[in-house]
Amino acid sequence: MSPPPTPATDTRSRILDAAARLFHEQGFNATGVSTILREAGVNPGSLYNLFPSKDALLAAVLERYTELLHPVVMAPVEARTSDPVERVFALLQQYREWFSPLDFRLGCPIGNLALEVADSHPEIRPLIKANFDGWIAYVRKWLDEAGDRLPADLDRDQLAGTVLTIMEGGLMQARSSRSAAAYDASVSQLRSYFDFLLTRGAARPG
Amino acid sequence: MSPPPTPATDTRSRILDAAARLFHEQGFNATGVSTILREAGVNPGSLYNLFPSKDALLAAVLERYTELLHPVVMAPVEARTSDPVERVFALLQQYREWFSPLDFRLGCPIGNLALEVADSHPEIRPLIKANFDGWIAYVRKWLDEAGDRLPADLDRDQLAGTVLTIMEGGLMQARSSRSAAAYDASVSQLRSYFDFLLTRGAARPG
Amino acid sequence: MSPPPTPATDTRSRILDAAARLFHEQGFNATGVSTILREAGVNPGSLYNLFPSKDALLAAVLERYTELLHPVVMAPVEARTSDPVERVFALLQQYREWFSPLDFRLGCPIGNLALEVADSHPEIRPLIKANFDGWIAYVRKWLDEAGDRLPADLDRDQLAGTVLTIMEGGLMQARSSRSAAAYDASVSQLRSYFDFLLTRGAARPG
Amino acid sequence: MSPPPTPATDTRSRILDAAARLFHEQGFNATGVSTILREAGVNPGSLYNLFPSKDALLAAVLERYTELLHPVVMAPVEARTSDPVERVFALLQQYREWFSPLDFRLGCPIGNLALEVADSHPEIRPLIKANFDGWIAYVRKWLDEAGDRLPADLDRDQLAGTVLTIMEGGLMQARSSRSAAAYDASVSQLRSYFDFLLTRGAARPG
DNA sequence: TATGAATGAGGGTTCATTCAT
DNA sequence: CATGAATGAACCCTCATTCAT
Repeated sequence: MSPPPTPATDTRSRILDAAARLFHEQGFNATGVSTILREAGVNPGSLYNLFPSKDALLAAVLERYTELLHPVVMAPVEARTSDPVERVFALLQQYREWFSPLDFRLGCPIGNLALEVADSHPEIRPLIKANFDGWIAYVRKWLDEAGDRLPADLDRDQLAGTVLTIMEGGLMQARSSRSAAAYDASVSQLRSYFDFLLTRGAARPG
Repeated sequence: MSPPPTPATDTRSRILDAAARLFHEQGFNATGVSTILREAGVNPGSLYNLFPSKDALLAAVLERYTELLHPVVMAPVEARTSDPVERVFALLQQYREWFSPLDFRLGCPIGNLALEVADSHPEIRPLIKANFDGWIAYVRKWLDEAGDRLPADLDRDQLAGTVLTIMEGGLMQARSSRSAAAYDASVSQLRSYFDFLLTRGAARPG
Repeated sequence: MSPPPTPATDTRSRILDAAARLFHEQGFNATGVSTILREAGVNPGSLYNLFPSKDALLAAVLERYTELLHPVVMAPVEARTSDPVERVFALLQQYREWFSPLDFRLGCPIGNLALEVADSHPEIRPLIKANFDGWIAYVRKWLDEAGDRLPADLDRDQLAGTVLTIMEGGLMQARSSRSAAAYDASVSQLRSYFDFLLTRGAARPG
Repeated sequence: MSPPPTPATDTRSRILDAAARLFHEQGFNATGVSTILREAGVNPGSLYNLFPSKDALLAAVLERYTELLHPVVMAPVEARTSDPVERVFALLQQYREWFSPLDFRLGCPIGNLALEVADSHPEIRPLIKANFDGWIAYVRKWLDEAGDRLPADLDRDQLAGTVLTIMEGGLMQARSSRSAAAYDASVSQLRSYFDFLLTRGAARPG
């Protein structure tokens, strides 16, 4: 199913790891190919054998993020929280735990790229959207699983998208202030909204 | 109060205008100083006479955004909408009207810079935060003006920050999908939350 | 005789002082006009009113060194040492005392310029030569004053030039090693040569 | 032992040759990297692939001078002169023959750099010192080979250093006057000193 | 396939100098 | 005479990428 772990595979992985890390830490434009080469311990020829361009490498990084969405982002949430509504907040809490030790540096790697390259790299934008769509789909699934605890007339797609909005918008502000407060504020208001929705869901006519 | 419109002032303005536009359109790192110079019709010595570095130019651009917050962003909203709660949504609607004709390209210039340079430019981060703080302060003022139409136990600072979160997070998704839907979704959920809050406010014990 | 101490004279002096110091500390090519302006607290227009170019400023600096040769370099030596032969070594000792506290940084300001600009600035070379000639003339005068203590067939011009050679060559090596040893070595050998010459002078036929 | 003459080696040599020549002709600061590139027929990326900076290129130039000290400077002297004392003056004569046709332009490439960059480039100074030390070591070796023709109590290290002092100081003056006279004067006085020393050596107690 | 030198356009910035006020 | 913005060539260096071995 997967290719054998040839040296080339190792090289490819090392490049992808280095590129993903550096794009996250420094941004796409601020990361030179030579830095990726150095950090991956690879020569330009090798990189350009495997990836036709820096843009193609970015595409591969985003594809990898798509693959990692479940094992890295969603599975841990589902493992430690079973209640579907609580999974929403466990997910938001997970980002807080990731970035709080860094004083909210770095931010969401997908969100960063969304704002940096969405306009300039038309071929990349769909890959960003795919990551967002996948993320939202998990939240949407949980909202579905909440069943009639949530109001029947609730637009669950909209709400799932709003959860991502809260995460990205909250993280942006936390990063700008180097403080959890802005993130926590938005999450707290979302919680308040969910409390209201759950009340309405519970109050449905029998 | 303001410096006289000497040639230098003109040059400074032309540089700031060009830089602000290009940073918005292409991002900070993707914008070369030479492009700014060409678009402003200025030569390098002039720019570096007025701004000690590209980073200092970025700082000046952000200070200008702070100055423009009221006349460009908030005053039009307050002019066309008098109800304080409706002003919140008029503000969000204004962004929609700005970016919808562009298929949600560009995005918020402050938000873009927040994700691109907050970590790499420590001296810039406070200027981004100042823009966010100023934006939030207007929303907070409107929430105050809503008085007891909103619940007494509502944390209005949190809610004001969440309005910015909705704008930034919604715009990010709209940009990634080139569609208003994601933005509208988050605004719509915020409206639903406000409806709930107004209901609770109205239901206060008399 | 001298112009009244107008502000312009002050400005001129401040510029010359700053330029002389910076050319000495950093060299001519490594010193930017803007640095001179900053250190002198002067605007470009002012400098270029008084000196038509950076090269002309260099010429003025060298003329000033010529003026300062007696009061700064030779007078102190003549004041503290009366024996003409000992004045030669007091002069060499004076350079040692100037540069030893600096670990032999900086070196001779004239010698530095001699090697840096003699070829590229034909109009400057004579000014350097004039400084060297003036310096040698003092030594030559002392050798004359030594009268028949030195051999009659000694070429005193040659010997005076050699004293400068010892100073410049010794300082160059001291600067390269950050140590007095190389300078002292050459001076010590010169002393040995003088001892021989004085012996021969004393042994002249009666 | 030496790397194969790959294209890279050729490029490296072309760059080093051009840089050494231009640094000698114009000085370090007055030589632009672009001039080196043009003269070497190389583009910037190539140079910076082989040398991390202009300063590193200067270091390599000085290392090359160290390598060339024997084949270019000392071997010819030893080839044409066998008497060790005469080798000292053959060496000084060789410099005269090199620079006399140029009217004593250019000067000693090491000496020039000593005065231009010793203070500003701490990593370069030891390389200059190494060149001087190597030069002096040859002279010192010849003085040793002169055995008891020279006085037993002579400090031969000091004298060897003084030979370099004479060369550098004499060349500096020759360059400033565009004339051999100043150089010849110092060499002549050194000859006179050597004559004295040889006399004293010969007069040792039997 | 791996290597690392070569490519050459472009990066941000400083240079000495001029000129309008 | 002072001011400081304007000039534009040149500064050193890095970029993403290609290519010969």
